[in-house]
Amino acid sequence: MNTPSKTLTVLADDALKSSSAEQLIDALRTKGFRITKIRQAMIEALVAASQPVSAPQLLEQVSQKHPSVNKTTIYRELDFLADNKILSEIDILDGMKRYELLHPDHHHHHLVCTSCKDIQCVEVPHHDLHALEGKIQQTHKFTVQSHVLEFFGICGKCS
Amino acid sequence: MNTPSKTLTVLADDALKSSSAEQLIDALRTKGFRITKIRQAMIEALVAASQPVSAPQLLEQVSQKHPSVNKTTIYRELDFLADNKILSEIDILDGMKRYELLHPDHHHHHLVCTSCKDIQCVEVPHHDLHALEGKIQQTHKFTVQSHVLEFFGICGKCS
DNA sequence: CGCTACTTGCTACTCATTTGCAAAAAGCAC
DNA sequence: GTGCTTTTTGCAAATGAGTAGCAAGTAGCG
Repeated sequence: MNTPSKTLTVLADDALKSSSAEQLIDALRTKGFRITKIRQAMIEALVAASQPVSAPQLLEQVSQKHPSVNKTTIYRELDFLADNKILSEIDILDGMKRYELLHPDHHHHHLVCTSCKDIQCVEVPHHDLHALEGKIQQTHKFTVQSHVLEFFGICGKCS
Repeated sequence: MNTPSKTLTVLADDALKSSSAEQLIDALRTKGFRITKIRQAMIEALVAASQPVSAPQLLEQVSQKHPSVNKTTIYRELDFLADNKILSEIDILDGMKRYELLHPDHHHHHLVCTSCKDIQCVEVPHHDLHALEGKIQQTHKFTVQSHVLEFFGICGKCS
């Protein structure tokens, strides 16, 4: 049995992460996609990541287990995973995209430390932004599809 | 006389723009910086721009009057103008930065049309975001210095 | 095992942005 | 104007993220 409901709160982090990788892989298999070593390694790396990661970072990560991976593969796989709603792209204005697992039920934003480049997640009350988007829709004849909201500053460790 | 107060509301846009370029240049001169042809042309191009512009766009613009400008100069000058709080960078997620004049008294955000790439400005009530940043400051031990908020969607012309 | 379609590696390329250095020119003093 | 000093500029070459085309590899199916 893979869902020990009694100990769920205790297992917390690790349990969520490891099962998450399996779940994601199963979901892809069900959709008819092949589960290759690299696809698996990438999903595991993303699940294990404590922060959004860039393509070069992922390349290095995956290279440790699969020394022959090519960067092209990494980029293609990132596109593939984004297409399949497994991850989302974020931009912290340093010249390259980062990727993190997409939690379908929970849209969040980030606190980017401009000193150490550490990225924390932060939840912003939905209704605030929704109300704003509604206003914009009316005032500007513009249909909002998505938004980017990131905060930059100094984290606790650096201050 | 350059400030015909009686007709100000009529002259509106153009008057504001042309005087703005002179003001910016004077400010730089006062600070002891040299006013070169290219610096001047870049400021004029930025003042004339109706939307945030990219470095390659500016290069083309400035090239029309100064065919020998080098892209390196454009980038260096953009850095210089940003350092001197004359312009700000924005990011519309298409792989390169854009620049627009910084209005010190008026912080705004953008509506980016994902279809035609047109960029509109939009003012977001300050207090909403300020309140949010205050909360974040307390909850996350994080000192917010700036934020990025951009909306993506479909503009009136494209819908 | 063998087939086929999906994946991967490789090489070469695009393109924004940066670096180092030598030549040009703004602004100041005379 | 003539020099002089320092800031700017041009040039050539490099960096680094991301992409394209094509041939070789392999997961998953029967």
